[in-house]
Amino acid sequence: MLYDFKAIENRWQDHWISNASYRVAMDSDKEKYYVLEMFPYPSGRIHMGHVRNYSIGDVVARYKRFRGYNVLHPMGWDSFGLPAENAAIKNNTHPARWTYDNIDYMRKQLRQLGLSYDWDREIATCNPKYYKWEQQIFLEMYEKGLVYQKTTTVNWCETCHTVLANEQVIEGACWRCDQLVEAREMNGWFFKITDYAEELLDDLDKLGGWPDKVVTMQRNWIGKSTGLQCDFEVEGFSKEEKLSIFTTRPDTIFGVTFMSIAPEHPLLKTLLKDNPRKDEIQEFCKKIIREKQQQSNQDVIEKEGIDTGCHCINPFNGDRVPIFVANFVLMAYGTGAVMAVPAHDQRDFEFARKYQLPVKPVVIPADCELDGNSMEEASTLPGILADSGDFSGTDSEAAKEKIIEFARTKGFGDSHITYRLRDWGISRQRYWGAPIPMINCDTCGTQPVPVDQLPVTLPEDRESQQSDCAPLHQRPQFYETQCPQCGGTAKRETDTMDTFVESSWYFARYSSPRFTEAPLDRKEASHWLPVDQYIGGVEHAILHLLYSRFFTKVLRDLGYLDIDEPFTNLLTQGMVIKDGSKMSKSKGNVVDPSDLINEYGADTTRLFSLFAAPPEKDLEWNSKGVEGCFRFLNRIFRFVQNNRESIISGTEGVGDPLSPTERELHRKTHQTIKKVTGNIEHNFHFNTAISAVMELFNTLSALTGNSDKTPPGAPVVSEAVNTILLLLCPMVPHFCAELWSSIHKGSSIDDESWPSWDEEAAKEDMLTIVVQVRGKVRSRLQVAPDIDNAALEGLALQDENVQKFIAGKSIKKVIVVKKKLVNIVI
RNA sequence: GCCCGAAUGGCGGAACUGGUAGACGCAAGGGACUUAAAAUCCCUCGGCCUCUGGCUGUGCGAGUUCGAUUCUCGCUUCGGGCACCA
Repeated sequence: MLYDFKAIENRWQDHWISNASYRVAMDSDKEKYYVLEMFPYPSGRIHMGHVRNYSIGDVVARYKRFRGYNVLHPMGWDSFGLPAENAAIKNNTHPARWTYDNIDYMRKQLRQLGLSYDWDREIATCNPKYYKWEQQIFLEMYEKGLVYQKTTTVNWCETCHTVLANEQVIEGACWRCDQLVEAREMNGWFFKITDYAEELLDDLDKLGGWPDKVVTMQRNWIGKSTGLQCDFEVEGFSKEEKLSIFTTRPDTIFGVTFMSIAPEHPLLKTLLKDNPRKDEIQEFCKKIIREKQQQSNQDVIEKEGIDTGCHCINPFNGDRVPIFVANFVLMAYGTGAVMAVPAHDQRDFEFARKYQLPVKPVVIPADCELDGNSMEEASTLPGILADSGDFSGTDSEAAKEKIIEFARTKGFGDSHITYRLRDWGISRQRYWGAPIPMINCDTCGTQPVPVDQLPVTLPEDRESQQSDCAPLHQRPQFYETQCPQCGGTAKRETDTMDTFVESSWYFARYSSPRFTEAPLDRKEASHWLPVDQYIGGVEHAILHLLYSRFFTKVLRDLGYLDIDEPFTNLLTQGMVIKDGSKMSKSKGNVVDPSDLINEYGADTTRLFSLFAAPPEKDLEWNSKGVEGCFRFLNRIFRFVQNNRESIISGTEGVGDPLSPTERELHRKTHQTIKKVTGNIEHNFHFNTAISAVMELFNTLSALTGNSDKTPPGAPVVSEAVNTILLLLCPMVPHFCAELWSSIHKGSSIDDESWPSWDEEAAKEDMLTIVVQVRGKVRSRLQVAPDIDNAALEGLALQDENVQKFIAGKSIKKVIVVKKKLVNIVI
């Protein structure tokens, strides 16, 4: 009988589905374990990246089940998003139709992989039964002041025809289509993620189970800076019309020689009111704003500015300094105005040299003299303050605090924290997303949709046309409504929510996916969350993972969750690479998982994706390697076929006494259990786990096929075979279930528990001790494990090969490392 | 520019807290079986040399150590993140 993977895989998949084998419920005496892979966007077909991601997750789920956990392992669909709209236009169909067809197809594909999901918990985020609750969360956030509307400069992607959040702009381009984004002035809805900036930052310390890399990326993204916020009065204007700045270098405040403000700065209007050069300055501002919009984030442009002719007063020393508009000042960071200290900031320095502004050093590093006229670059080192009034002579680090303190007592400044993180803009001018549940009334203003009127559903008769305004804006039957306050005619919000909102809480909804009373069933959520192991691509290091952390904290504060962080452990798996680059249609280097499954079966496909590289590394695709895995499974299959009677007869267990070959196989079996368990527990290095099982099988087949020695008896062989099947079962479940049932009539491998190893059995009879002379290996000794150091040293010195190297030399020292080596130093 | 990672045979990758470098797999070469092929099985497989032995070898250069793929310092290359953040 050949290894008929098709029949085997079909049989077990049917079995698992019809028995709902992996359904879980809360009422269990077993400890819970929640393993989750990032859910897919239903783009049409699964790709190798999915196969890898879900294979890893399935190994974890199956392993934890074997370890006796009550494992929650759900799957669903991140099913709102732009590709559905584009495909609908192209194929003249409806996005919903396209999406649900894709889901049906991809569900089939996932089932072909034999993944152990609780399919009863499947969710699709485009289903009103899901987004209804998202709209409710939105309204509860609105009530709490965590949602607001503003008109501001946003990132616009012309190709996708929508606004993007800052996190969705990658190197100046759209995360989805790579189009360079433009800056646009637009009204939109925002989530106040900045309210949680401090907690999002602090709680990174709790994420010990996350890769450092991801934690660092989030820390940098949040970008906390502490410093001084300080007001400079503007000469000739009232005290209210002052210029407020933020600096992380208050110690350099006596070195201010000019001010730089962003071209969009609101105070500029006031400054220009009666300014004789008003037109010239306004022209300049327009020009640099335009340039900024065109410039890709990549290149640093030449510093440019214009003197406004206005001056402000440094409150510390009364210095009168000119105010410039400068192209490198960002309105979005700090206050949009920067005190310029050219002696100690490189950007200010370049600007000062260009416009011949004074350079005044005030922080003098040790053993150093600074001359403002001859300096060639800014000095950013700490030092002693000079030319700084009463603060002269103070150490610059200490001066920071003292200067802030001074400003506070005088009332013109205080310590301040600034974050790089911006609020999350969630308005999208798209159709295929969750409608934002708000209503605009001319009389009553913006009104939330009453909760009992949720969900606000999408109109189904969408016309397939691209136009400049939001698709829902073209549907009167959608937006025409009554004001919930006054009952008069009003207009619904026609923007939809960013699809990242759906994925920010789906992991929580899995705990009670059919709950009809609220977004979450608190009891279920409390039981299942947090996710113990989350697995997905590193491309979400900031985006999805930051938003999900934010939502978790919000849902906690709304009373739905009792956790601070959603994902205790995170595994970021590497990409699947072929011929040196990521598999993609445009590169023409894609391998379709379905072809592979047809040719070799799901088990081989899974096995290779786990064997070729550790999960966090990129995986180089190699079709020959797949054949190697297929061969391995075939060898095991044949072995079990050919030795079935003996394996069945040996299931009574291993007894004493054992022959030397039996001891060898028995030992290898227990060593392998130990190794595989360690590999999985420690860092999910399935590649080495699989190679260990390969070694065990190699030993088994060598010992049983060797006619020189007496082959091991049935009990030890049986133990080895059972062990191989159990250890491989998380990776190749159909294969192991099939062979298990063929040698254990009427018993299912799923009912077994993970094998444990016997430390005594795993111990080697003899140790190999390396003998080095001056650090170079000269001989190897076979010794009993309990040999003492002195005896070992003696044996080493007597060794024939060693003698050749030490003869006639005096021995300075002999180092003996227990159970490892002897090093003779001459 | 700043902040992280990584670098080991022809290839993917092993090597626990410094202690046998190259496990396991792929590819390659040789052989057995076969009329033949496929499949299967066995052997060889970092480089060099005076080849039952020796020298050398984990990106490069130093250092610490009896001993370094592993630790320290300085580079190089590649990958990732951030990027005028005041």
